Amino acid sequence: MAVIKIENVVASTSLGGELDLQAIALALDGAEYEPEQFPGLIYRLKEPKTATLLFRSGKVVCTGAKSLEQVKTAISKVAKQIEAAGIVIKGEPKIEVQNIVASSDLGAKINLNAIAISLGLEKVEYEPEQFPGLVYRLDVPKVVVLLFGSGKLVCTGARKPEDVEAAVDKITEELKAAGLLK
Amino acid sequence: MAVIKIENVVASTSLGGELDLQAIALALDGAEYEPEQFPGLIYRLKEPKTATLLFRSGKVVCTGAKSLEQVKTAISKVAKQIEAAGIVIKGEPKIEVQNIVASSDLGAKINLNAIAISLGLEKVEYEPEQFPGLVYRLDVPKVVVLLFGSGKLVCTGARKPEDVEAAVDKITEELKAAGLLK
DNA sequence: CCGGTATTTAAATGGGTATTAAAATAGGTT
DNA sequence: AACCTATTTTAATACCCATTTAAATACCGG
Repeated sequence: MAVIKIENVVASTSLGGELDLQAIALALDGAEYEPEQFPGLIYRLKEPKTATLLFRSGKVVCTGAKSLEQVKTAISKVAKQIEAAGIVIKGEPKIEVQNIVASSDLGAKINLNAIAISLGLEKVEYEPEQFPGLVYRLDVPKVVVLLFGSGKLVCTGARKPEDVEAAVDKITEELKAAGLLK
Repeated sequence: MAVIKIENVVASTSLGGELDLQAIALALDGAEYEPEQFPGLIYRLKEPKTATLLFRSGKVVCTGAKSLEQVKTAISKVAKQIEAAGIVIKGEPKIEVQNIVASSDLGAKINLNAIAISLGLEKVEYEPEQFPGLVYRLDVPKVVVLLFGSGKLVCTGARKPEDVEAAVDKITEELKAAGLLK
């Protein structure tokens, strides 16, 4: 079984009501808010190391966490800091994981040109001049895997850690069956 | 019967004689006049929210009104302001509605691809890559209707509110007869 | 050798593109 | 002479861009 490392979890939620981003920008140290560049306010935490995007609607996006636990901690901290600044927010609704990015290693070098041909052109994109990785789109689980010649890979688009596990298992099986791995 | 909302009325008239647009540009606060960009002077009213175009010939175009009533009010206000600035104008001739833009809702989602085929290619244009709406040109009344997948529509080119009503009724009937609505 | 390019994913939200009709008029191109 | 551009307004909606995060790795310039 390949070791899988979750590298980034993107999640969204809502603080319940409208937010005065201008006021929050002044209250939170280090907050970045340039509405003509991007409508969201960007606020980074050192621990857990994350970047949270706050929107006028009260919707929130948290990126950079390594687990759902870190996402919860980060959003709680940000909410607490906003309230400490005297800005009222309602209780936070459920947090939805929108994307999980993970990395793994197949354990051996692989031939991307051979893989591109055997996996079929419909689900594979491989243009080494443009990007060194081979892009492989799986339907089940619905994720995208970037395969590299080193045997290392990146899985993105997953909503649950199990999706990553399933994708890596599936690819490992397919490559072994085609004699392209091991 | 579908609810129809008139969104924009474009009308034209004449103030009777030649106008010194340069002088009017100075007299009317907020007036925009850049002859090398466009020959007309642009003047906006907050109430009714409209944009009136004044030309050297004395011809006038009023856009943005939601009714013929608003068009009359807007043109009267503009004429009064010009006269208040000491610029003489003759009595205004009749106002002609040139275009009415309206929106409505068929009440249910529709399949634009199926509609494009059944209504016939001569009067229909549908290129979702270019624009999400289907363009349907009616001969009677002579208007153009933009149909969207949501069932909402935009009718433009009408000269009377009754044209909009007739067009929406006609389209509703055609789609129902073809089993593409309801 | 370091930083930046390239790619993929997802959410949030503004702004922009696209289309349609109509009038007015001054300029340019066939 | 007949078009075309310019501008104003307005709805509908799908797409684009903007930003944030992270990994993998080949290539670029300084």
